[in-house]
Amino acid sequence: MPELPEVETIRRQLASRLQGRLILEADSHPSEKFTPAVASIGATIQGLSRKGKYLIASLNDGRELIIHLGMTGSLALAPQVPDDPYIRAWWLLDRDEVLIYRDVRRFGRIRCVPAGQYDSIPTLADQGPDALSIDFTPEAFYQALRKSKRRIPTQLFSQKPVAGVGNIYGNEALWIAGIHPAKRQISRAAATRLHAALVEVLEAGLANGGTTLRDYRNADGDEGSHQHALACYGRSGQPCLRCATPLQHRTYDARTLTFCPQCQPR
DNA sequence: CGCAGCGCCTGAAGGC
DNA sequence: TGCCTTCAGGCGCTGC
Repeated sequence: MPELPEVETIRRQLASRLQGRLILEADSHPSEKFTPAVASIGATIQGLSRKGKYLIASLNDGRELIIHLGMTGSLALAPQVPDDPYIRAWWLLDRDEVLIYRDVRRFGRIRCVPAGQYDSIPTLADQGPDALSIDFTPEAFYQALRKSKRRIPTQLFSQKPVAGVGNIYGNEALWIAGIHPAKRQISRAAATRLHAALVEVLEAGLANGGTTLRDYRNADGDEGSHQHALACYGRSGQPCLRCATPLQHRTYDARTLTFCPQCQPR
């Protein structure tokens, strides 16, 4: 499930290879989630940026091609379109190369909009500062968390206090910061710890090329390695790496959270 | 306006 | 062995 480190890994791999490329042809799965891919035909890609989990290709006609990878999405460059039923969109570029968008579960989506006009993409329009940007500060994070009475993990996953965090890195950061996932309000000190923990785990995930539990592959088709560094996510029942108490898991707001009942008191 | 609940999707895993 | 059920979860949408 691509979160910030996975999306950024893909962005770094593709940015220079897509810059200046002309989109000659495109096609997509018939779902409206993906058909906007064809709207980019005839444009030239000027650059590839990222906001949270969204990839944004700026086009030379004043628009942006926006790609979200959902749970199982991946992007790759290939000489031709592979024979693969899970390819949901492709863009034929100049110099005989095809950008391939593969998404088994179709949770991803593609849009083509005037640059910066994100009203049809509310999660992008309303999202907070990217977790690895200078705008993500402890004080702003604390103030954003104070605005809502929802559980802290639910707020994180809303992308509003900070953009780019999903279940894996959210679980890890809550464990590092010692914050129970059922909490709805946390102190300024706890928010500061969580801020630092988020930056730490996201940077570590990026350094490891992302987390591959099952589907995730980078733009070269390779797996990440951060799954070997996870201390909390997916380790329910196993001993906490700090205190050896067995980790527990519970569902909050339809999301499974793993935590240490000792290190993350309610 | 905030938010709870549901739907979208498919493959893997577990139960019988 | 094989069928059925459950689960995973990011995000959009609906309705309270």
